[in-house]
Amino acid sequence: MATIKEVAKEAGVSVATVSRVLNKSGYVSKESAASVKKAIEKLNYQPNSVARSLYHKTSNMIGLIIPDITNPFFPELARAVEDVAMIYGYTVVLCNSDQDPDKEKKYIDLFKQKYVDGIIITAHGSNSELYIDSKIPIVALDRISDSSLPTVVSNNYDGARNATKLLLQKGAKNLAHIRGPQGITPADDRYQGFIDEMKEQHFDYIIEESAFELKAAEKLAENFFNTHAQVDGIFCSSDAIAVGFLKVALKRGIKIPQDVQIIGFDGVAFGEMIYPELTTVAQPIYDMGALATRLLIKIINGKETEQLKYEIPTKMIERGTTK
Amino acid sequence: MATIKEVAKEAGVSVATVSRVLNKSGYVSKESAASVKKAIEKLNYQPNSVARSLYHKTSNMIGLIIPDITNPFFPELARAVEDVAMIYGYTVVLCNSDQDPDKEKKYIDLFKQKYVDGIIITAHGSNSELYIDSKIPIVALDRISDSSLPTVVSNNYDGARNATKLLLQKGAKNLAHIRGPQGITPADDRYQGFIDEMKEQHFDYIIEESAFELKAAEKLAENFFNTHAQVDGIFCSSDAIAVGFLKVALKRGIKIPQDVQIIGFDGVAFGEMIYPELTTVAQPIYDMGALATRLLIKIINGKETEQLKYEIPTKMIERGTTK
DNA sequence: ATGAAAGCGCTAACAC
DNA sequence: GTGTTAGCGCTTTCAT
Repeated sequence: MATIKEVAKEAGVSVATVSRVLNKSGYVSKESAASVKKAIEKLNYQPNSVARSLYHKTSNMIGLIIPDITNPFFPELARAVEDVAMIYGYTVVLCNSDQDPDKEKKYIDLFKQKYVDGIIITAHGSNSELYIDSKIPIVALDRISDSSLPTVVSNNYDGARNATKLLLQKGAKNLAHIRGPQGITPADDRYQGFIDEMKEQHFDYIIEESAFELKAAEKLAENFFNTHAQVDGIFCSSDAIAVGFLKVALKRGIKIPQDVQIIGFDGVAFGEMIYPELTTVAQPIYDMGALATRLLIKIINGKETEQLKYEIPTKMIERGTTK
Repeated sequence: MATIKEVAKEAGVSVATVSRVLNKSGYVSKESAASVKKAIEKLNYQPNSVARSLYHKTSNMIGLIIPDITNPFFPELARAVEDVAMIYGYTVVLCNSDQDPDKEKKYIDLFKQKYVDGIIITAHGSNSELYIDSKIPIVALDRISDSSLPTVVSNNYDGARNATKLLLQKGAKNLAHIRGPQGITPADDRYQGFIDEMKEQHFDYIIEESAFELKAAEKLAENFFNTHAQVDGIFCSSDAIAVGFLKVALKRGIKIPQDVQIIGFDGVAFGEMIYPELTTVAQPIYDMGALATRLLIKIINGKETEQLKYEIPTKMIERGTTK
């Protein structure tokens, strides 16, 4: 890798001049510019971005902290972040936190040491002070909502009401909601949407709770179908849970959607890979990631965001698990 | 962020001494060490890794180039890379190449500018000179095999033979292989494994070709089942393809595995999310990622790897799509 | 219009 | 043992 010095020598000018043509700043004569360009070409010179970082205290990197890339919700998110980061000349550092506050803290320290320009984080907000104190631009995604950080979330409450409505409208009479873990904001909001809709329509309902995870859901489903034979409509708080219930139902010969209708939440890719395909309340995952990234870059550039909380509408996707 | 200078002043010593205690290099008296540590504590000092990078020409970052994190094969891989990178104090930069050589080149240039210490890449090897020339340590994963780069692959050929054997052994008489795109090494190897096994056993067979992608496979499957009613065993070159065929079969009321048995390849997570669960030739994805990362770090540290090509055995996982 | 030089934060000779 | 200083590659005043 050639350095700016070598380019300067090759071009017969000073490093300052080279720097000027590199950054299109200040005055530089046509002749100098030309010879510098030729030298750059000849030496195949590429500016060293570490040196730039040191001077500017920025790195053109953004840190992405997610619980686990292996969770089907996050690859699409990560892709969106990377795509728009790339467009604006940023590069993304991927971190799996496993929701572990220690890991999160460690990563944030790391980011500071590397002059990372900004952070996108998906985590529950228990320790949000950590992020706020850290001075570095941050936008939160999906799970944090109770803080003063700019946040992108989908409208979980409305999505849940819509799903509930759809189930009712499709003729289900005995509904159950399999909610996600208490204390996780999206799970709570979806739960609230479900019961508000049910109460408004004066229906009874069953509530069960499951982790956002296939195996747990399957286990729960085994019991569930034993004890709740009358249920004919299930609104699940995530696609993973829905797929768990669907699997168990299929295994038992329960006809989907004839006997039981199922709706998931998230709009994750594997909803289309199964048969019957999963009806779901889709979050615009890619769009959320892209928006979060654009917001972050805006903040990095010193601009204010118009809102603190961006709530994106969900979209009902009717597929094969509803009539 | 405090600097080493401030720490030095606070501790009443020179920056050199601070640097010495930071790096545990050279002599430093107990007293100095103590006061430096106190100062570090007090100022909450963390060394600036950009400055370190500039001096050392290393960054403790490794670049991970994959086609698309959204492809279910890669999240687990990325997770493995991140996990072991983390253990060794490295941080990972994620890049989606979409198999586009221009993007790959762009990323590699970026990496050089950032003093990225090494690269793990999954891509077809058409332009491997690019990487080899680049001087920076690289390990290739999965798809490249015809180059002089250290490479981690699974034993696609044997895996394919085993799958074929299993199908035959389970009583399938009319086999088809849905191969992946020609020219992609793993697809070619699996294809070869299939036909070698079939020829050895003197059976006829059908070959079709599909992209490694659900939609394409579904489309192909629609036709396939129209024209090949007699087929009772299908070995697919990837899980995505297998799932496509499974979906279409189920939709048509074909009984799986009674009428048709299906085996996929990859061992991707969603194989367990569907019903019936997919029988597949599993690649140890996580292990491959972890091994590649360890290898890379070894090379970064100037050691030689024992082999150039690490071929990891696959594992037959019998689930619900075979008898 | 251009060059000299200081400085970003750190490390490693080298001198004492 | 410890401090001084040059230098990693770049940007940007400040002279000229």
